[in-house]
Amino acid sequence: MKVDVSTPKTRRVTLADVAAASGVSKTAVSLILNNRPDSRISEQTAARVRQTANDLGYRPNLAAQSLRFGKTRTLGFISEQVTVTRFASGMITGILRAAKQHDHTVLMAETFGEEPELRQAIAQMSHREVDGLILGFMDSRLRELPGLESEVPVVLVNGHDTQPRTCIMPDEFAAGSTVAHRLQQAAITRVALIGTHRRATLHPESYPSITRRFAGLTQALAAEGIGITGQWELEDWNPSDGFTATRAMLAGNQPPQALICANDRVAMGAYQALAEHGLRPGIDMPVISFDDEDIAAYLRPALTTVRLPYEQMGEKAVELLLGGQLTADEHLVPMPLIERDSLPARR
Amino acid sequence: MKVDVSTPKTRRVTLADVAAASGVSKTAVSLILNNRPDSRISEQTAARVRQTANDLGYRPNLAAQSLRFGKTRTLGFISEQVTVTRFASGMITGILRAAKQHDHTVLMAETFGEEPELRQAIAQMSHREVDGLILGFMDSRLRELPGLESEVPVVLVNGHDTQPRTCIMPDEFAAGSTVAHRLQQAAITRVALIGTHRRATLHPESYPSITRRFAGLTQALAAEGIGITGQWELEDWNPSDGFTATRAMLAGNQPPQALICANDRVAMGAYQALAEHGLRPGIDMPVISFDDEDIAAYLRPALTTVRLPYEQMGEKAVELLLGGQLTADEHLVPMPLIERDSLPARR
DNA sequence: CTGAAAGCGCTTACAG
DNA sequence: CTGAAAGCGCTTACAG
Repeated sequence: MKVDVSTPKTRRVTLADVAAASGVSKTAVSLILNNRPDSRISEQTAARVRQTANDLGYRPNLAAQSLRFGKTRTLGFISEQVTVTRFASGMITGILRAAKQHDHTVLMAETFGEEPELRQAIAQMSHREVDGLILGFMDSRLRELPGLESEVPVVLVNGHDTQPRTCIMPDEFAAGSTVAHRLQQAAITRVALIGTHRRATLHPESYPSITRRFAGLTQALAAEGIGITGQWELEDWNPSDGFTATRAMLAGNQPPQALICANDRVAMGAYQALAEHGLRPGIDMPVISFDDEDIAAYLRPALTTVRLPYEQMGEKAVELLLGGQLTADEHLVPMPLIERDSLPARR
Repeated sequence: MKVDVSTPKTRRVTLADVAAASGVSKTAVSLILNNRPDSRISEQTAARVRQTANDLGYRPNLAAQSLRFGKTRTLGFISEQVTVTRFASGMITGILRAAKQHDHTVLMAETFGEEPELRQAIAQMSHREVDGLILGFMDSRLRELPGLESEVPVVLVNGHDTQPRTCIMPDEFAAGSTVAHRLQQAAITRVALIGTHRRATLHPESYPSITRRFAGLTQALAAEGIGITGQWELEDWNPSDGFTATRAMLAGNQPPQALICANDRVAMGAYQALAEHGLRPGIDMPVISFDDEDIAAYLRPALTTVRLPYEQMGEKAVELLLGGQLTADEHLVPMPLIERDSLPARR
């Protein structure tokens, strides 16, 4: 079916058209449509002009407005990779929602963690004169950000620059107490930690999120009087790592009453190791975790976990960018507990 | 730390600045920088102008160019929901990559499947005069698309309109032969189908992808001489559905040699049911599936599956949009077999 | 071969 | 109270 569906551009209705159609000047139309209070045009004319504008389907040309104002009502979002986990997609959702509320649109770019790509994306967005730039990172490693000398306001999400910047982070430290408290409510007194993170342990300042997650956890567990039977260091946080570590833990002679997993993928591996060992996850061995990725809901029993609040972080970024004065503060966003079925009820 | 990091806008370098700095007219600078061949300016002057432009860090103002040309070098991508599965995020990656290659940027909006949101997003993007619009859908249900009377070229990804449109679909029918052929290579002669889709069975024309997936499958299985021991109809395609169906299948008396699962989530549920039944997925019971979501790689053994080529579909959309004449054709993108560990080797 | 001028669609300071 | 004019930064048809 060779139907040509590329429609030829029909000329758009302009301010001049509205002016002509309603028999007043462009100035008047502009004043009326923008509700300028200073110059009082008769309400009758105003109503008539508004009506014609509406009838004609007039929409101001944004390119013209941008040229006039030097503002584009556009925000840029640059992320490392959108396909991996909920990380970027969650931020996108939050950013889009908040941007829409403020009548802004958002431009996207992906860097795959490569510095030249980042630099190029920043240049491109500055070039398009976005009103603000949001940089999203998958892990919160401290890094030196290139190409940020431009004059556009910047907010970092889930990351830090070596320069002072506005940034938004999940409140990992508080998440630790959330978990410890929930465990206490289930009357659990001995837990195993599957696992810590090798590189983060070696360079804590480079991995603020991971470091805070475990600092919060150990401090809160102690405060709740919950003992740690052991903690397994992992190279990475994939199911296979969780599987191996949990297997090693089960081979030991210090059985815990529950497992705290570093993240949901680790928990998935832990489930597999428990099953292999004849232990029903969540029943014979309660499990709690961090992140709330998609798989958390798919697991059987569904996994109770503390959510990384990507959407809220994205929203917050927009609010800060559009809300006026930007200061080089770190903003913490709370991590909610997502209660599912892998933990005994509170008592 | 209250450092103000909102930098005041320093005036951008304009064409006029370059002209003044190099002692020629704006016309000349424009001609030179755009490599207009017609008017031959001395190569010496040209070089000097290019040099000053570079030194000054001149970048043409896009708003001005847009105003002049009525083109924005911007594409719009509207999707239902970006947080769910790889669906939208994969398309985004493909779209961004292709757009970058053509020196375009992309604007995003999310509709959550709501018609008013869709209508609004389309209006907003037309208003911003995107050069093309990509509409991405999560399931390929036939639907009536509102607000598309605008003059902007449109491509549908993973969906159809009641109007003739350019659209891009995965080649589900061919995927059926891919699966059947792979099974034949593993010397499998009897399979169970977990499961079909109730609504798709009732309204095949509304669910082209699902319908094609199973049509391709049954036809190819027959061609390869592989028998179907049974097929289980599912209300939905989540792990719990796969679990229930597989359990029912296992209770029957027609044991298959392999399972074909409707998608990876169904396969995840099948794994759980198999394990419960003391059967090792992939070893005692080979499994093959469709989609290649994240979980496919996490499962143990990792799942062999036929990938939904979202990235390629996104790329293709951009190519079509920017490649000139748009015709109301359906473009089929091949679905590659992702070989992992849930199927015996080929013989 | 090169420059002055007009115009894309808007807004606003300035006259009338 | 209302309109003509200038200008945002670019490109191109038109004179010189």
